[in-house]
Amino acid sequence: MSESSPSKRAELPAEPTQASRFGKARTAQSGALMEDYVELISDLIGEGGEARPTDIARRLGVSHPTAIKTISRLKREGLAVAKPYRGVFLTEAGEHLAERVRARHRVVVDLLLAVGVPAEAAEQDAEGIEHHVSDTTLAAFGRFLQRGQ
Amino acid sequence: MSESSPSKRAELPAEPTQASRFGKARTAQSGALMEDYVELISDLIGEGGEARPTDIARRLGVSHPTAIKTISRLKREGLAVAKPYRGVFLTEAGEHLAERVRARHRVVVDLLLAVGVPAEAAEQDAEGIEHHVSDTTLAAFGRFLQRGQ
DNA sequence: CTTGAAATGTAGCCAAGGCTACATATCCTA
DNA sequence: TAGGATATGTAGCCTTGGCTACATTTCAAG
Repeated sequence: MSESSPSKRAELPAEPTQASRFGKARTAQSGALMEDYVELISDLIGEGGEARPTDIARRLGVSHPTAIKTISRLKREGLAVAKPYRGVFLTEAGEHLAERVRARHRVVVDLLLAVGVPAEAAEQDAEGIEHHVSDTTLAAFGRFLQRGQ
Repeated sequence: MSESSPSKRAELPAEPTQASRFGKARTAQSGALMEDYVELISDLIGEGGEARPTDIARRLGVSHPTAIKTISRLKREGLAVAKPYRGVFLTEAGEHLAERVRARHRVVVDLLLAVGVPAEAAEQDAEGIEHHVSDTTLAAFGRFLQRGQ
């Protein structure tokens, strides 16, 4: 990467800032799925006492093998436990993650509503947006909501 | 899916709404990369007259083979054209997409700033958030910003 | 207590998006 | 104009997240 050889081509200073910005957004994307699963499992247990792969699959709109495969990953990463044919449960870590995700989701939806996004769109978009909201931004959202009302 | 056989297990009404919400968020995710590339290529051409794979890779924080592979996909989908060793250019469709993406990006960043998100976080998070902002939400953001100032 | 429907699990496929290692082309510079 | 540095391209591998097809287990009815 010779900075010392000016070529005829356009000079494009590395700009690591932008690279890391994109990289961040991309990496944050990984884990979004895990967050959805953990939140849903927590919800299902809260609603009906248990979380079954079939229900998870249906609620997420995927096939059941897909759900099962992802649940394995959840187990592998220490977020969930499950014995064959016995439903899925969250570990401590999983519960904590679920709580954080749920809280963030609420704030994001509330903020969208607060700036005038129709309820349905707010719910729908929040699902995708929330995974890209940093702590800094989340905090700012919180302050804005407080101020607002 | 027998609605008529109440079991001992928790009754979880299909709730297709939620499934499609998640599905939407997930699908929207596909294409996010394409949008980033198209926007960046447009920027690079604007800045320096050309978009080279190496610069694209560096700005996106990926290896150059990754960039090249994605550029092929761009070509395959009719968003870009490129002849070997000759740089990448956008088609009509690509330019239009770039313009829409750029506009949306601006609105998202402005909204984040407007609700009090620090500039750096706003830029960073917008990169991920923008791909999940529906037209409805984008319009709401626009109205909010107008109102605001 | 059998049995069949529904749930669960397994195997194997695919595309996307990422990487490293290697091969080839371009083009500045000496 | 020859060579070497840099850019570009190719091959092959990996993981994630999705699917279908098939096998197995549960469990509620009969």
